[in-house]
Amino acid sequence: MESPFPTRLRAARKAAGMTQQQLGINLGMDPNTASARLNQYEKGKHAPDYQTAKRLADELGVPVAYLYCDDDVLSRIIIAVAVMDMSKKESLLNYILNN
Amino acid sequence: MESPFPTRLRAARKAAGMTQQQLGINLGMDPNTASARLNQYEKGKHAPDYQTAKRLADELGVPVAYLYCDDDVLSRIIIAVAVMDMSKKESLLNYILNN
DNA sequence: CGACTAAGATATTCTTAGCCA
DNA sequence: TGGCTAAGAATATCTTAGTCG
Repeated sequence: MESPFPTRLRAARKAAGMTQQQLGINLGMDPNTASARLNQYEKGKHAPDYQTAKRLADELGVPVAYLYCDDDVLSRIIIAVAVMDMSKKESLLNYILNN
Repeated sequence: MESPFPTRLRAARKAAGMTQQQLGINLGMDPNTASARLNQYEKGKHAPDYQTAKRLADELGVPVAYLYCDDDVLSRIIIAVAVMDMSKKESLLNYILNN
């Protein structure tokens, strides 16, 4: 029942090659508070509201649902689907439903 | 940037055929507060913490990531994947990565 | 009955001000 | 530099006590 958010956030930030502070600043956070806030999110001390989670996801290039995903296989599927355009996603959905 | 949580929660609750209060009680909430809390979540007045979201998802039979998903096609893929067993999920992931 | 809401009580996050490797 | 943290300030949710259709 532990939140997957801290781990997913860290994985996505590392993949994007940013520091905690840099990521926060890119979201428009005060440079003086960005470091503390991001660290609190990644260490699981605090959880951001949805709007902040969405902006984090956008900045990191992952779907916001990925950050909350507690299933590792599903999380990889979400990442793989993220790079598809709309019609490819719809084709995949039809493939799943018909097999 | 509006949270998808209220809409996804309502869709899943309706699909499960429960009232707001009933769902809250099933999670172990005080029957006196279950109605107000669930209504606040569905109307978007307040957002629950992750632990509560996870218990809601489990009770409703959807992946917790579904409740936070802002992409309609992806949300349907998440629901379709949810009914698969582990090996079928892994097969699907391989299919996606190799096509 | 089921959905919904205001407002105060309560619990959370955010900011400040740092330390540690 | 980058990661991290305690504690008070600020802001959020939860509970109470209802209304409305």
